Amino acid sequence: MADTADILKRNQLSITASSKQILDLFLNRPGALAHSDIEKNTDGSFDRVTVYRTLQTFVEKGIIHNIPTTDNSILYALCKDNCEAGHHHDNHVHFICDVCDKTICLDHVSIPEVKLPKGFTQKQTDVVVSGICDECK
Amino acid sequence: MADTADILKRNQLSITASSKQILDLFLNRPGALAHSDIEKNTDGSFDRVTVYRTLQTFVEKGIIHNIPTTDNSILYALCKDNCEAGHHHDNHVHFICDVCDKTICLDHVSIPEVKLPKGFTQKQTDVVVSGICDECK
DNA sequence: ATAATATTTGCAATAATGTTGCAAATATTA
DNA sequence: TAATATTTGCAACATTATTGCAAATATTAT
Repeated sequence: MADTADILKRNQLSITASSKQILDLFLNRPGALAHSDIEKNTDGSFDRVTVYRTLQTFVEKGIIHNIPTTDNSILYALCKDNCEAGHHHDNHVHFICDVCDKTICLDHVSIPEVKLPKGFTQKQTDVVVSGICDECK
Repeated sequence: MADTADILKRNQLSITASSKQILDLFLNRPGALAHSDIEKNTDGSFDRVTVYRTLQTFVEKGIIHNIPTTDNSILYALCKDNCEAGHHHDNHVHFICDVCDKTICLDHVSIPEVKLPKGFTQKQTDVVVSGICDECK
């Protein structure tokens, strides 16, 4: 609980009911969350707009990052190790389970190197693997 | 032009104004297209619904595939080599340019192998690299 | 602790995006 | 060319996202 406020302070964010609850949600969940997950799992007292704006702020501050998906949704994830250190690396693989539909950060699977053709400059690489997770197998 | 009809026939699809125009668009563009791009670049005579349904059919038939994105959009892309062979592999890397915002299929950059933790089964791997493309450098 | 200032929130309105049923139009098959 | 099958467009609806603004809340300085 103290963690939550600490992270917010460290990022120069106001400590409000919504920012605390939403950040808590990320801290206590292993996987990634979509906007709708957040609406479902907070007490419902927040306006949609507040959730949108909070997520946007968190992304800007680097507390969470978004994960590419092939359906038209945005998934947001926080990766505990990096986040508690105050800065975010996000150099790991994301896994989406076809059965339970959860997205999991595989913090210890690092992204492989990709060699680009001439003329291309690489800034970020996202790897999303889908299949069956260890809980659904 | 004959190509377009051929591909449609090969996939047992009706040859209509919309399916032809939309497929043509993919054949003549190097990058990926969002639904909105397609509406903009066809003559505007198609209903939104038709575009949705055409894209859906193309995906089902394997003519195009969708690309993961971090904004909440779906990008579709056709990869010439595979498509003309009638079946689709889609085992290549996608590149998103931060400058021109185009998404490009790097047909000749194959996806690297990813080793998952115990218990996870891998079905598909998507790799999305962002940075600066060869035209914007 | 309190007042002044800055930020965040919720509401309302609006826009954009995606889905479904059904009759008319078009394409395919015989 | 007629019969059959498929596709299209319209309308209605659902969901998702964005913006301005006043009220509420949080932060800062005293």
